[in-house]
Parts: sequence; structure tokens; C-alpha cells
Amino acid sequence: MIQVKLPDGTVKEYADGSTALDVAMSIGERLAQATIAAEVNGTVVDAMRPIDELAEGDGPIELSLLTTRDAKALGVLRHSCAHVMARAIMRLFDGVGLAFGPTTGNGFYYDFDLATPISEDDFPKIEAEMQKIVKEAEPFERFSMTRDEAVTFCRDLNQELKCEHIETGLADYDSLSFYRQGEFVDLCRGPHIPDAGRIKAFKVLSVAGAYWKGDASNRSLQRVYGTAFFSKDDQKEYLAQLEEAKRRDHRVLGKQLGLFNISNDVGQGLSLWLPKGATVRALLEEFIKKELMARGYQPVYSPHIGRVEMYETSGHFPYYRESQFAPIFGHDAGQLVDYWIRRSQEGDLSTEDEQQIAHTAELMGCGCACDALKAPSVDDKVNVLHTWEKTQERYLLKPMNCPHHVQMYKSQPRSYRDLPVRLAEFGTVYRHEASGQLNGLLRVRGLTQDDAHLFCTPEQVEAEFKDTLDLVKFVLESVGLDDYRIQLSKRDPNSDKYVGSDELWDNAESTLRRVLEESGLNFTECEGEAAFYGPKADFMVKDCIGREWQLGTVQLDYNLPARFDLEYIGADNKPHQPVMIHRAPFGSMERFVGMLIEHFAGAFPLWLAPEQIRICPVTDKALDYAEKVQQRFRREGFRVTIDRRSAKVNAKIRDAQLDLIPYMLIVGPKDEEQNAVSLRDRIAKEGETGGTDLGMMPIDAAVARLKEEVNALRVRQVVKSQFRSFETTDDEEQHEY
RNA sequence: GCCACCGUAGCUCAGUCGGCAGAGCGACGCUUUCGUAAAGCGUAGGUCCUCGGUUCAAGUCCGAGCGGUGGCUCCA
Repeated sequence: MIQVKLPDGTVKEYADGSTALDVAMSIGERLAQATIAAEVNGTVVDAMRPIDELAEGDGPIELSLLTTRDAKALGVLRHSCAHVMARAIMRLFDGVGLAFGPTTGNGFYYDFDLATPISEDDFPKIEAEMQKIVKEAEPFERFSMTRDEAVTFCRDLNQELKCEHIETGLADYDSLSFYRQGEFVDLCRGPHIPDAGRIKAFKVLSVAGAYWKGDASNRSLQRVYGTAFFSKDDQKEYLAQLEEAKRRDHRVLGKQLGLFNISNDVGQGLSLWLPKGATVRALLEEFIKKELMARGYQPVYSPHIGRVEMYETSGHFPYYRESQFAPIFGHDAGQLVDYWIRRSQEGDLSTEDEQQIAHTAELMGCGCACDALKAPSVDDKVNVLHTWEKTQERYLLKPMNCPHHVQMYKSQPRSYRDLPVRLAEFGTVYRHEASGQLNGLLRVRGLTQDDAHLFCTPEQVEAEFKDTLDLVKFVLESVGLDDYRIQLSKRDPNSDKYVGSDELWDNAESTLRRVLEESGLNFTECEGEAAFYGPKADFMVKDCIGREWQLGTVQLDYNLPARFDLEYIGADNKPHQPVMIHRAPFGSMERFVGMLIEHFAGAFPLWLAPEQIRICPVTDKALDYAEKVQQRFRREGFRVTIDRRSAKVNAKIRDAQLDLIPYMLIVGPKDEEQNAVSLRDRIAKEGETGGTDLGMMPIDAAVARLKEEVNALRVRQVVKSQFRSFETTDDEEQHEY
């Protein structure tokens, strides 16, 4: 007999080998029907699995039944649905290799190694096959075998990737579990739903490429995404919310509201800020400039290009070469010589090709080409070419502002009394992001950071870091962005991409952690996400469909000061090295405004709205008075337009409402008589839709009311997205499947 | 960059089997002069992404390129 303790505290006895389903049945048949899985001693397991397999010690086994109402059960359902999809695809295609098939926040995917491309056109037949499997409602049966047996078993099934995974990823496990459903068998940790009939709604959503184990050097797989629910209504609701979420996409709203434009005629990833978008940006810049002045920052400006040597010193070049625009060479042959150097270093240049390159370089006026060709070794050749290169001018479109600011720090001797020095600039940088990464304003190739670099003594680091964190928080709060996550991005101790000693890194990381802890902010730590020069505290925000993006960042840097030999004279009259803090509260203006558009669903608060007020004359006869009202509001500093169409006032109101204008002024003869306006608020009263008629009031009263709202930077409404994406389980867990 | 899909009027989109290029909204004109979410009528607007191929004939079929979307990888 086994003792089972239920969540309400009661302890009952059951026969050995009883399953959660048996327990459910003993309580009631309807409960048994609703039971999807169980949680035994805190682990989610199959409802059909004997409970005593999971007993720990002598005490009663803690059991809670997971029914269709539990979020954890939904995860189990979706993973089982991934198996159903894989089974369907194996029936429809030959030679399907199975990789991983985990759940995600909103559904599941399964990766397949399959030569035939799966396209969206295949979805209906995949879904039809899945429907058959669901209808058959066969059970998921669990069984285990030893590692050796498992490898042989998978090899017999022609499941190479599973074999590889057993031998590498699962090397620590002696016994491995499999699940069988009809003819389909898969290495899988589980758990699963009792039978496929529990899947009441599912949909194959998309197909994409993915790399085996997430490594771009591995073979590429086809990843098919889908989702599943316990009821058709739930799925319908989810899909509707997803559609709704896409309507607040900043690219859609940016076009609709005339905020920005990205045109191929200008270039991929190069944004054009149209007047309305530029107004939002300018207001944000003005807002933060004021705050920076108050916090002791000094404005600086730097050019858009800088010598390559400077970025070699900083380490940005050639480390990030692949994601930078090619250098600008002062000499015609510069690019060619550069290419020659790289190919020589790679060692795959044929003699014939090299002679051709040398000849062309010579022709273009590169005096060293002959010498380089005659050099006895690759090193010597590269040396000759490098020496020549360095006598030529080479510029880089700046990928970061820090080297420029470092040079400003260096432009004069510094005393400890001068520190901290805080240099701030809206610095525009250019990065050659791979084309597949570009995404509206959220990922662009030319971006402006609200950047600043703080140079301080080691003793000042904590206070300065704390102040910058406070600044980022202040900035986000002022626009009502409270749904963010803070991530402490640390180095990956097993990687060599970072500069500086382990001691410096440990020191920097623990300083960041300490200040974050002291500030009482919630944060998670993440290895391998640091910048190459130092750890960061990143502020992460989700876009309309739940993808996470980094906005604000505060970075601690002991390395660039060393690389550039920065110093200040201390109280001891000896030189010391300052510490640098890089920080950008918005991150970039592009990404921040992009996120802000989605945050507000295009409906900016009054202080940020590009068009704050629209005057809607009741008839053309009221146009003259409308002009007078516009003049007055303009003089008071408002951005105000007049709808001059001869349409009915209802139509004008409707359009202003759809254009998300915060306030409308309805003006007609009645208003003119009393030197008044009729104010309409875009925001509806609680529980109503549409806007609110605030009634007729003297112009002065309307001006005062709106001025107060602007000056307070009031955020009256953030249209909450109905769409929620769920946290995904971490990778390690996913790969257990 | 990789995989899949997509590219038609300013916007959103339809276009069947290869056979005259379409709708709604917007813009413009005329009529209407209206008080809190859409007045009526009319007009203009096209390199069907680009280049090449197949064909009597290509928006439609084929190839290449450019661009976009979703995902992967990357992200100073």
C-alpha cells in the first residue's frame, strides 16, 4: 500500500502501482475525465504513471491532480500535440529525422531533419492527419531502457539525431524514457496526456529554419510551430488576441499615423523620421536633456566617422567587423589591399589569384604590392601590407560613441577633483546588421543612442552606477513603461571573446550585482550576454507579439580606460586609472520610439502626441473662428490643426478619433458668441467606448486645462494589450525532450 | 546570413484555367453647411517589385535579383 497526501492535506491509502488517474477515479469520475497529468512531490508526471515510482523517503507521497484548468496541464497537452504533429508528418513525408519538440510560451514546435521542404501549403494536410490521430485517441505509453539499449533502439529507427543526443546531451542519464503512441515512438522525458483525444483544438502555425542544438555550424532543420488548447473557444480567443496584437505593431501604426518610413530607395534598415515621428523623438530628447543637465551631465558632439586605428585600440575593430559597414579607404587600393590581407591570413589564396591582386594593386598605385608578393612568409607579407595600410587614411562609420568620448576625456589632464566627468551625446552610430535581423525601428542599421560616458574614480563607481539606474527607471516611469525586466548580463567564463582580466570582470560583475541588490530592483542574471568590454544591466521590454528587446542599458567598463591609457591625478599626486560607465536610458531613439508606439498602441499622451489638438469646425462658416482659436493655442505652445473639409462634424470627430488625436475642439457659432470652445476628450469615460464630450468652456479654461496636463507629463491611458505571451522554459529544460 | 512565405492604385486587399487592370478607404472636384464616431454624386490615380525566359498572349508559368514578414543564428 502507498500513502498519498492530497493538496487539501488529507492522506489516503492506495494499492501499490496506483496511478494519479486511479486516485482521481476514487474521488469522482468527472475528475478522472478532467485529469490531464499530476504533480507528484513537485514534479509534473503522467497521470497514468504508477505514483510509487516517484516516492521519496518514507512519508506520504504528495500528489496534486492537474486538470484542464491548470496552466501546467496546458504545457503537457501542447507537448503531446507536438508528438501528434511529428507522427502526422512522419506519415506524410519519408525520411523524417526527429530532433527536439518542446513547448513554448504559447504553443509548441518540433524540429525535423527532412530533405523535402515543408511549406505552408502542407499545413492543411498535416492538420488533417493530426485530426485523424486525435480522433483515434490512442494512449501515450511510457517505457524506459538503458543508454546502450536506447542508442541501438534509435539507430534501428534511423533516428540519428536522437542517438547523438543520448551520447552527448544525455550522457549523465543511465535510464532513458520513451513514449509510444501507435506506430510513433520518441525519446522523450515526458510527461504526456493520457491519450490524444484530450486535444480539443490545435493549429499548425508556421514553419521556419533552425539549427541543430541552436548552433549555426550544425545542420539546419525545419521547425514547425503549432499551438493547442483544451477547448476550441480558448484557441479562437488566442488567435483573435494575436491578430489584435498585430494591429498595434509599430510598423503598421507608423505607416498609418505617418510617423516614420523605411524605404529601400534610402537603404535597408535606414529610417526616415517623418514630421510626426520626429516630433515625438524631439520631445523625448528635450525631456531627457533637461534631466541630464539636472544630474550634472555635459553635452558633447562628435563626428560620424573616426579613424580605424581608434577602433583597433578600443577593440571594436576587427572584433565586430562583420557587423560594421566596410571601412572608408583614403587610397583607391585600400579595399583591395585589405582584402588581400584577409585572404592571406585565411590561407586560401591561389598563386594565380594573388598575382592578379598584386598586379591590380600596383596599377591602382599601391607601391608595396611587389614587396608583398616577394615576402618570404605569410606573416612578412601581411606585415608589409599592414605597414602600407597604416600610412593610408582609413575611416570607420562609427559603430559606437565611446572611443570619441574617451578622446574627449583625454583632451586635457584630469584631476580627481574633476571627477566624475559625464559626457552626453545623442550619438548616431551605424551597424551593418544582417538583413534577416532588421525589424522596423526595433532593429535598424543607423541608430541614435542617448549615449553618455561617465569617467569616475573606483570609489565613485557605486554612487554613479546607482544614479544611472535611477535615471533609467525615471525615464521608463515617465512614459508609463512599467512592464520591463532587468537583466544582469555577465560574461561567459568559457569564451575568449572578452577583453580584460578575470579579476577586473569579477570585480565589475559583483559591483553591479551589489548595487542592483541594494536598489531593491528585481533582476535575473544571464551568462554570456555581456559586452566584450564589461558587464551590463539591461532593461528588457516586450513588443506587441511578446518578443523581448533591450532598451536601456548601464555598462561597467574597466577595460577601455586601460586600452586607452586613461588617467587622472589623485589626491596622492600620482596617476590613477578612471573607471568608465556606459549608459543609455532609452537605448536608441529608434527602438525606444518603436516600442513606445506599441506601448501606447499609437495613442500618445498629450505631452508626446505629434498632433495634440484638432479643431473641428461645425460648418465652413466657423472656419474664421477656428483660425482664431488655432492662433491662440499655437501661441500657448500647442500642436494644433484644423479639419477644413466640408464634411459633417460627426465625420471630422470620427477621423480625429481614429487618428488618435488626444483632444478635439468643436467650434461653431455658439462657441464664437461666448469666446469658447467645446472640448472633446479622445478617451472614453469608464465603461464606455468612443470619446467624451467635456462640454463648452471659455478658451482660457481649455488652455489652462490642457497646459496642466502637458506640464505634468501626464499619462492618462495605456491601452493594455489583451495578448499575453508566457515565459518560455529555459533551453536546458527544453532540450531534455 | 540561413529556412519558409509574401510583393497589384497613397492605404487595405481581390484578380478563377495564361486572354481588356478591379473594389473599399483616402485624395481631388461639385452639391451639401450639418453640434460630439462615416452626407451624396463625380473625377483622377497602375513600371502588377526589377531583369530575363516560356508562350500567339504573362499580374498569373519558370529562373535570377531586390525588398518585406515570421522564425533560426547574431546583437558593441
